[in-house]
Amino acid sequence: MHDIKFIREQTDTIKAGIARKNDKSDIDAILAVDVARREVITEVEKLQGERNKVSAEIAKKKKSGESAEDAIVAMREVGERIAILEEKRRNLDEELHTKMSWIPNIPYHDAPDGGEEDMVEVRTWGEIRKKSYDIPPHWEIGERLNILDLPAATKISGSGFYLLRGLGARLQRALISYMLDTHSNDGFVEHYAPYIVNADAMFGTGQLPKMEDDMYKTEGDNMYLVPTAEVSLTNIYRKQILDYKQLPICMVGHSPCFRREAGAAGKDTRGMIRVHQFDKVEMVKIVHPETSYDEHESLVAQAEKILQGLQLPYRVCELATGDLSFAAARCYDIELWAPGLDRWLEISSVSNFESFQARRMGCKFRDEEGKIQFPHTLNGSGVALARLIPAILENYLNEDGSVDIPDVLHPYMGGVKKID
RNA sequence: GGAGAGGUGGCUGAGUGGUCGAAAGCGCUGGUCUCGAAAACCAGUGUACCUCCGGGUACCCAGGGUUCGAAUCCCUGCCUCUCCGCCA
Repeated sequence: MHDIKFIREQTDTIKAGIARKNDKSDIDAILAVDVARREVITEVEKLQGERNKVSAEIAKKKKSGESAEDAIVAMREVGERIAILEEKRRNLDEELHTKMSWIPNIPYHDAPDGGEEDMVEVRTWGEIRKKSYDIPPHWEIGERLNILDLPAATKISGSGFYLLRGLGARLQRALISYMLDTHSNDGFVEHYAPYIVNADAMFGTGQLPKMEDDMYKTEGDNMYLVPTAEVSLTNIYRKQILDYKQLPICMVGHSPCFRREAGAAGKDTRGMIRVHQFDKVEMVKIVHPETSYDEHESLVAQAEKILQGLQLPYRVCELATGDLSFAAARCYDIELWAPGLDRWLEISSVSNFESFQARRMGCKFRDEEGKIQFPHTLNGSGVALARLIPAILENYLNEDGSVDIPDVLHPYMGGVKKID
C-alpha cells in the first residue's frame, strides 16, 4: 500500500513506477476519489464541530434549568445532514481503499526493466559437473529408488502433489533441520506459526486482493492456507508500533506452502517442480529503512549459504521490473542447475518490500528521535524443498543409479550417506 | 459444543448518558538536587485524519443502532477468562 499523500504529491513517480511493473491501474481515478473524499471530510467535520459545541451548550442550559428545545431541534437537523455525509464518506473511504489496495509496489530505481527474460545474472557459484552418463529427470530417479511416489500422491489428492517415502521423506526432514539450524545459528529466531490465517494477514503481506484465486480458502470461516510462511511471520507484527531498538527483527520458520497455481495449468506438470503443496524454510526481516538494501544483500547471502553447504551449483539473478511480485520493490532469485531437467530451477526468491507491507499491516516503529515511521520488510526462501530435492537427486546421481547424500546432511540422516 | 464473566492509553485500573481523549498509580522522557547515582520534587508522555495552519475531527475490541449528545444504553461479530463436555 502506498501513502495517499505520496500518490497525490508524486503522481508522476507512481505512474512511471507501476508502468515499469506493467500494471495498468488508473491513478487519476484514485486522485479523483481522494479529492471528493477530502471535500466530504472537511464538510462533515465542520458540522460535527458545530454539533459538539451546541451539545455542550445544551448540557449547560439543562443543568441551569433553561429550555434547550430550539437547539435540540436545530441539532436534530444537523445530525441528519451528518448522517448523510458520513454515509457518503464511508463509501468514498471504501472506494479509495479498494482502489489503493490494487496498486502494486513500485520497483527499486535501479532494477532492470523488462519481463521474465530480462533478468540479470548477478553471479554464479560452483561448477556444473559434466557427467559421462545420462541423467534422467528426478521423478525417474526417485521412483526407481522408491523414495518418490507420484502416482500415490495423485491417487490421494490429484495431480500436483508429491509423496516421499523412506529415505526420501527422511531427506526432506534432514534438509529442513539443516536449514533451520544454519539460519538460527546466524541469528534468525526460529518460529512455528499458524498455517491457516485470516484475510487481514493475507492483505497485510499483499496476497490479497490480487492473489485470491491462487489460494486455498476454507469453507465457512474465510480462512486461507498460507502460500508461504512469509505471511504468518511478517504479520506477527501487524498493528504494532515497535521501538527502533528492536530492529532488525530476524525470523525463520518452516511451513508447508499451499498454492492452487490457478494460472499455471499445463506448466511443469510432471515431477515436483510445480505442486500445490510443498515445504519451505522462510526467512523474514523487519528492518530500519536506512539499512534495508544492505539487509537485502545479506539475506541473499544467507540463502546462498545453504546451497554452498550442499555443494550445489547456482546462480543469482536480479528480476526485471515486470517480473517482480505485487509487493516487491526488488528481488533476487536463486536458481539451481538441474542436469536431469537440463534447466535452471528457481529455488529461492529474496525480496525487499520497502514499506509496502508495513503500511498494509500497520506495522510501525518509533525512530531515534521518537518519530513514527514505517519499517522495511524483507523475506527470502531459505529454501524451497520441492525443488531442492529434485536438484539433489539430479546433481548427486551416480552411474549405478544410487544418489549420494550431501556431506552436511550426514548427521541429519543418521549417518546414511547414500540412497540406493 | 453447553453455561457464565469480561474486553478502557505501554501496564494496573476508575469511570453507567453531558466540558471524558478519558481520574489515579506504575512505567517512560526531560529538568532541579548530587562528585555521580538513588530517593525526592517539578514538567512532559496515544494514534490517525482534515485544515482557510488559527485550529478542528475521529478513535475507550470491531461494525451497526438509539439520542441534541455515547467509553457509558441496544444489536451483531471477534477475542479473552472460568466451569462442564470432548480431545492430541
